[in-house]
Amino acid sequence: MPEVAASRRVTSADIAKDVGVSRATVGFVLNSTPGKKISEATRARVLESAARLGYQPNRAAADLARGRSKIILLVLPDRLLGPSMQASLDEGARVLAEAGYALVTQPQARPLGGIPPLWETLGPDVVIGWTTFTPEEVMSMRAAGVRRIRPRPGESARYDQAPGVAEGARMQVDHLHELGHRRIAVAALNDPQMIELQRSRADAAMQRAEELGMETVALRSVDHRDGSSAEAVRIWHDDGVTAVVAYNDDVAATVAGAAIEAGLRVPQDLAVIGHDDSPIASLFVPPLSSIRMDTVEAARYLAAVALHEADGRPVTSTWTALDTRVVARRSTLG
Amino acid sequence: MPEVAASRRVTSADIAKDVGVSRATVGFVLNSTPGKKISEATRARVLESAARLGYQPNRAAADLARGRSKIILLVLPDRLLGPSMQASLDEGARVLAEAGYALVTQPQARPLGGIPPLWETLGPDVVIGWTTFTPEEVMSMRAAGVRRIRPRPGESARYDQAPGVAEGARMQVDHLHELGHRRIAVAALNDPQMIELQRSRADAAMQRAEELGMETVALRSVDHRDGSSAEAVRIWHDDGVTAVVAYNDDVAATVAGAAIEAGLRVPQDLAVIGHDDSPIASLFVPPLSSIRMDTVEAARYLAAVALHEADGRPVTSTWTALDTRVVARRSTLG
DNA sequence: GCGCCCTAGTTGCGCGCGCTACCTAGGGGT
DNA sequence: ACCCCTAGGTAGCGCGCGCAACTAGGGCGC
Repeated sequence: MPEVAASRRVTSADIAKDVGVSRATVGFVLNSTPGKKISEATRARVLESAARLGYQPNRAAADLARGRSKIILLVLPDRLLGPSMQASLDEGARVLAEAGYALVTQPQARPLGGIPPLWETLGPDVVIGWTTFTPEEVMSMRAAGVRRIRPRPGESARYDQAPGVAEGARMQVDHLHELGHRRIAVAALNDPQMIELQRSRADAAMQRAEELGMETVALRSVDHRDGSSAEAVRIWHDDGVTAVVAYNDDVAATVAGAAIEAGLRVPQDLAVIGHDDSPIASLFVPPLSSIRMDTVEAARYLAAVALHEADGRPVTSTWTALDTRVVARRSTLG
Repeated sequence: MPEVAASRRVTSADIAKDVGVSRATVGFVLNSTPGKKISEATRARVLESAARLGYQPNRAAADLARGRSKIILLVLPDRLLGPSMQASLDEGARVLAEAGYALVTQPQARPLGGIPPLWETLGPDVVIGWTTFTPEEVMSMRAAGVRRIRPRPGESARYDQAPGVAEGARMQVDHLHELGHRRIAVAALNDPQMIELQRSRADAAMQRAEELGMETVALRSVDHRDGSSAEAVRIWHDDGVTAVVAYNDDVAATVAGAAIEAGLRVPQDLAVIGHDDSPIASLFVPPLSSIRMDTVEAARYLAAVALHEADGRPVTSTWTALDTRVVARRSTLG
């Protein structure tokens, strides 16, 4: 049974005293230090004592002595892939926790309003990003003592190369093309926080449309709170647009909603496809076609990269193998 | 201009050497230690040197010496209040960052699948919860060296007392009662991760209905992926239920969607009210009535509590003053 | 008996910072 | 001349742990 927690925390010295060995021996046992032989008998006594006394190593002291912390910071752009990604990350967090690492996720890539990035205040040992960081961000991390950064600075230059950005946008367009649409619009969101990501997705979509010989109309931002979505739908419809590529499922819902309110039929008068396959896509009436990425695999990959940086373990899967595909629903199929 | 970062990090000893004073003096200046007078001239030289050399204090060392970390962990139940809460917390994070604290939020209260709670691996100085923690959780925190826990163990016993739990559920029922509904159903979600919270909200709703002399039917869990929502809607409608209180907006959308697909009119044949006023509530067609809490004020309060625990600053606002109200939309108003 | 190696440990330093206790020069009151 | 006070510092310990360098105590070949 664990003893009543005294005012002072249990340190490794307490265990040493309790067992009757030196503090170093305790450390060797608890850390299973390679290259150190400790007899099975002693090892057992140390472990028993640690459990009985309720020993928890002092993070600050361990970090200081080791010269690095055990925090891994994961930076996701926007709320890319949203709730499903979060859930999938649990598995990665579990694996990392087993190795003694804490996984902290920062949902938005670029916090606004003068909030210092988490890596400055947390002191993570590793920062993993979905996309590449800007040179300023890298400098800030380095100054804050972050030793390992992934993707490596300059490894993959921009959002365009990150999985699920250009890929998903192209698939949206391909899907509409296959269904016979020849004149499409791209809908974005009025959010300064993710201009970059939106821009990249929109560019990829436009480019793909051009490759396929489709016509596109100018990018428009919609917001369900003002009249912009209703206006956009009216303009598009008058302009002969038959389908809309939306930045994400919220935008798709906004557009589809505005179309329905305007008396148009979705998808007969205006088809809509979203991105990320978030809950709203399947809950909306009609259900929204969307792009789904294999978040489980993505999370597994990110965890593997993190463990590689932290522990030196080999990375098994690869980024580019990520499965991305269209989830066709009634908002395009009718 | 900041110098090129050498291999070794800049320590306060480097500054001391650079300025020509002792390390203690550097510490006094950088921490503005109360009760220590340092001449303005020396202070300026230290600060200049720190900036020039790009000094960043070593968190681990500071934490060790201080005996406490500068991490504040915020535990939110479920994804209560979802994205809006997250956004509102930014302000709190900024204030805390100014005081040198890192705010880490853990979205779900009780992680599943053997993931150790973040407080074990992160070593936060303060843990703030939206609701009270279980005795086991408190013990686990204590063992992990967490010194300050809010709400204080035993301060407010259960979910029922947390703001936005019973309150919101009662308002949902009140709203339906005012609109003339007399026989209602309560819809939950099939998610083991938040049984407690759902149970509390459902209980509060049922109890309120009874107080108002309304009839209720048994609680049902719905899931849009199987046929359970369609079945629930059919049963409810056959049973004379005219309105549904949903655990959250996703559940409300599920129910409303199933009703529409079944050819019922929302709200004429079946009214639905959600909770949290998440994006889907306003994007759905018809837009869903919901419960909105003042997340800005909530976040401000949580930040104030955190700062109080960390810094000893007084707490100005109060928990109970939180503004919770119905956002009436077409899913109940018609 | 002697030198050698191997096992199972121990001693002790260093990590970088917070902070208490101490020191010193100069000034003013008596 | 003496003492005391204060501003403006300095010396150095302690935090708990990781780990390198060292060592006591055998077994073993020659």
